Amino acid sequence: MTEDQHPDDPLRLDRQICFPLYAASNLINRLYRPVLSKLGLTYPQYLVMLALWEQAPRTVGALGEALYLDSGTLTPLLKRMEQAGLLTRKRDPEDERRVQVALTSEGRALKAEAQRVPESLTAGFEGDPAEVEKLRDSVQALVATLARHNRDS
Amino acid sequence: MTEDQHPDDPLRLDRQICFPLYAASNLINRLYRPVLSKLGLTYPQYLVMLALWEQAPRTVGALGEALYLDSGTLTPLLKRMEQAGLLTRKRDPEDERRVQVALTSEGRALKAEAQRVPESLTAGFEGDPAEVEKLRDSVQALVATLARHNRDS
DNA sequence: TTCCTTTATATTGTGCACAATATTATTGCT
DNA sequence: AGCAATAATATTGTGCACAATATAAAGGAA
Repeated sequence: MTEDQHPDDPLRLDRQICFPLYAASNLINRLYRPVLSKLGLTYPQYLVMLALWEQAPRTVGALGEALYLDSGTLTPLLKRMEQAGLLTRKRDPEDERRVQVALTSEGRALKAEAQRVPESLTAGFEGDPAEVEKLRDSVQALVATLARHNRDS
Repeated sequence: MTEDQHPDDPLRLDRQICFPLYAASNLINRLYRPVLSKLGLTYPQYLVMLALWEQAPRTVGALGEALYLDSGTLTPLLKRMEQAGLLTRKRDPEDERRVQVALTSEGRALKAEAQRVPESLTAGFEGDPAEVEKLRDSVQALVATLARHNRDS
C-alpha cells in the first residue's frame, strides 16, 4: 500500500522548507523546557524576559512586535508572569489604551540566574560556532521576509 | 529605564539561534493557514497528509517518528482527521497495541488539490531557490542533531 | 461638541504540543 | 503457565498561538 513517490514530487516531506523549521521549533522547545523550568519559565516567557532585560518598560504592542506575537497570545502569558511576580502591567496614564509592562526587582534578578542558559544549551548544536551563526543569520533574514509579507497582506 | 546592553551579552535577543527558528515556525503557520483552510486542514494536519501520501498505512508511532511528535499530540489530531473523513484508525490485528492509520479515498483525492500548495507559498520566500535549499539542508541537519540529542537523554 | 475612524489591548473558541500518567497488549524469563 | 518488564497508544492538565470579535480610549472632521 506504499504509494509511488516521484523524486521531484513537490509534496515530498523531505523537500519542504517549512517542515524542518517547524520540527526545529518543537525540538528546541523540548530542549529548553527542563532548563527553563528551573527558573520557573516556559520558552515564550523566557523570550519575554530577554526582551524586557534589553528594554523596559515596554508596551504589549512593542513586545509583540519584537517577538512576532499578538495580544491574544501575550495577554494571558503576561498575566501568568505577573502572577509569578516577574513583572507588572499597568495602563499608561498618557494613553489609557496602552499597557506598560515593567520588570519587578525579582524579574531583574532573574537575569543573573539565566546567564548560563545559552551555553548550557549549545550542547544540542554541536557544530562550529561560525556555522551556527551563519544559520542564525539565514533564518533571521527569512523571518524578516515572512514578517514583511505578513504585514503587507 | 532602558537597560545597559553589552554587545556580547549572551542573552541579547538578536544573538539567539533558537528565537528566529521559533519565530519562523509561527510565521509560517500563519502564512499556511489561509491556504490550507481551503483544504480543511491545519498545518500539522497537512504534515500528516504529506507523510501518509508518501506511505500508508502507517502506525501512530511511525507518524510520530517522521514528524517528531508524540501520541499526546497525534491521537487527538488524528481523531479530528478521522472525523473529517480523511483517514481511518484501526488496531493492528497482528499487534493490538498498534493503531494503523490509513487514507480514505477522500484523503487520497485531496493530494490533487494540494499540488499547488508549495508553489503558492514560495512567494513568502522570495530568494533564489538554491539559497532556500541550502537553508533547508542546514535546518534539516540541525533537526537531526536535536532529535538525536533528544533520544539519547 | 458630535460622531466616525483608528488604535491598543482583552476575550472567546479552536487546535496544537508536551510532561506525566494510565491502559492495554506483547515479550521474556523462569 | 505465571509474571515482571517493556512497548504502543490514550488520557489529563497546562500553556501557548491565532483568527475573530469585543471593548475602550484617542484622534479627527465638520
